[in-house]
Amino acid sequence: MDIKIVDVASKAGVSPATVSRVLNKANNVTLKTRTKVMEAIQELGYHPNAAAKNLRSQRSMAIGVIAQDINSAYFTEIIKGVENMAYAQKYKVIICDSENQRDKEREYLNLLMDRTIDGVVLIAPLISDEEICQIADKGYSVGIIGRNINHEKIPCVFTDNVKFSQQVVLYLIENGHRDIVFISGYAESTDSYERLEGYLKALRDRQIPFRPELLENGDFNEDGGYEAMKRLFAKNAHFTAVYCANDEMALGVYKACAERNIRIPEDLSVIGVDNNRISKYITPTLSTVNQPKYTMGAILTEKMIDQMNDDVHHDKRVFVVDSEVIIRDSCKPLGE
Amino acid sequence: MDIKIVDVASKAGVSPATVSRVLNKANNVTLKTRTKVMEAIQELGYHPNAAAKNLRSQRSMAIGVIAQDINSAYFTEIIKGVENMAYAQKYKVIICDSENQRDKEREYLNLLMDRTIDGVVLIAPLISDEEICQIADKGYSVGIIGRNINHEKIPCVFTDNVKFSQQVVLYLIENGHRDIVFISGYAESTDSYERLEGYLKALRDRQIPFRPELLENGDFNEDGGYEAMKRLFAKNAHFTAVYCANDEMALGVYKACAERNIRIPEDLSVIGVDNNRISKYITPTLSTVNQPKYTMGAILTEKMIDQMNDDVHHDKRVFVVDSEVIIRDSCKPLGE
DNA sequence: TTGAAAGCGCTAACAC
DNA sequence: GTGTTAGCGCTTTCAA
Repeated sequence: MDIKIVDVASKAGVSPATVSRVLNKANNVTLKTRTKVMEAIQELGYHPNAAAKNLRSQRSMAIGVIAQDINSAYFTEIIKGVENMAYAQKYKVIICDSENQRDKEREYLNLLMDRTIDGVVLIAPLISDEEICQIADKGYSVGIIGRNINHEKIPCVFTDNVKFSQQVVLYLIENGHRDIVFISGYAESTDSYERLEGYLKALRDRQIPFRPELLENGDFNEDGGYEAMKRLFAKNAHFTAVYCANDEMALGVYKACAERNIRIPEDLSVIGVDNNRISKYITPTLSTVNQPKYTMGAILTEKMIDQMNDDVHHDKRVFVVDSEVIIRDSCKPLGE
Repeated sequence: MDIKIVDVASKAGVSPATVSRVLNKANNVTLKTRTKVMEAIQELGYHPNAAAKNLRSQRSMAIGVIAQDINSAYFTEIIKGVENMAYAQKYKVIICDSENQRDKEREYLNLLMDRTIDGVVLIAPLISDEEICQIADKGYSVGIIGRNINHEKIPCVFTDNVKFSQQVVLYLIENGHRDIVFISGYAESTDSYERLEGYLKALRDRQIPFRPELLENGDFNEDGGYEAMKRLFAKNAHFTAVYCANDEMALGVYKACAERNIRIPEDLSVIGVDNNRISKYITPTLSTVNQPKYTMGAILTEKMIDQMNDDVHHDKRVFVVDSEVIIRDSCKPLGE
């Protein structure tokens, strides 16, 4: 840039320090000088240089968000929560799309190390808890959405997967279903694991024996759900309901059923998780589970900014938010 | 941060300048010293401070992308194109969600002025062409996706709205439709205007008189499409096809039709624009127009980075990419 | 091929 | 309430 703080200073007939004070809203400046300075800034069209400011103040007033896929509403809703909270507190947000690659995640994490960002919000990260703890141990600000990391400096916001999963399956059981398939996401995922746990818990609650042949993995995507169903058909297993660890896989289930003329919900009840926008538009509308995504982003960000500003790590660190089971047309009581 | 370039320098027994040379891959460093330095960097876990680097080098190696809504696949697909191209050239990307607010757009544009970013990609911006030209005139790097701005320093990538729109309407006409509704997006939008133009052109091509009562505005969103249809019904106008300036509005059309038991496509053919993911999943599947979004983002970014690096503004500045009309189940020949 | 030294534009400590 | 001054951590002439 061309024009800098000294230019403003001399134009206003004050020192650079005074201009800086005006800029940073220090209160020990007379209204008169403040006005003079503001005018000079206006007339010259001055914009403070962020790099210089960051270097001197040792902070960037920016936080990063690392998500696996900005094409998915699950992430973008959370990001919107982050963004709005950050914006309200004068923080910039750097959104990073890791495209589901561990390496890209690590790459983006370097923005922390090189001080481009003051803190980072990780949404369901791929890298391990240990790696994240190490980063926090080095003094960097990290927050997590979607899982619980046991580290006193890492704020976490997540929903109780086990609980809602149990609710989903109990709902099916109460509607007469006993042969319930569970299609899981990829194995390393805590989400997937916990949703399975809820499924098992519900079966146990109602003393329904667990049938391992009703368990399939669908890798959290549509194709995976489709293939999982094909494997189930091939097994000739009997079942009347399918619970998918996310909506994407449920879409695959729909497709597999359509191909075999299996009617949903008459022949088969289906429930997903995520409240993907498509779930409301597909026929039949898909029952699912909704997480308060926006709120999750906002809560975590507020907490992180707090922590970055006073670095006292008092009060609450872990936030568990409630999810809501949404029953739509894709399931019905058995035998009705 | 704690450890800095001098620390690495003394550990490696060289000067800071040499460390800097290694870091920036200058070629005038012996392999031996380079190795020494690399080792020191490794052992100390050194990360260059971005702010200092930016200040000194007067560039941030970051570009911004300003989009209206990161919840919409139209924008995120483009952003992915931008991101990947930028990443390949060692540029960081700051994604900004203006949430459809002009002020937030301007706010984010300040990242250019304060040198947080070296350039900005605007996707279908809300602010005026003049405002954008002014920014470019001041020497900032700006690129646009989705419209053509007549300024020699502003690279533009867009699709020919008039052309595909004309194709869509000609398709309907060739299938026997003559009474074709056009539901437009908000008035200020060039996209909306040009799509209307294509619609009119097709009618003129086939000498079908334009009936103003078949023109409605739906503000580019589902509700708008719904309301537009209700107004059309209220008018008691006769029509056999509806062309919506985007898929969102087509969703509203579906809803309005469902309420009145109007069957798509038997009673009414519907076509949208955007190839929204939902269009493939809704029943009947929605005919639409696909833009090569990812490519558009990538092309523009490549061009911008080029321009930022040699600031020679030779060769091509304007890129028009082709869109593809996708016919699905939501339309059929009239009277069949 | 390497080092010394200046300086990018700002803020904060200290002096007045 | 305002000014002076040092220095944030790096790159980049210039000289050796």
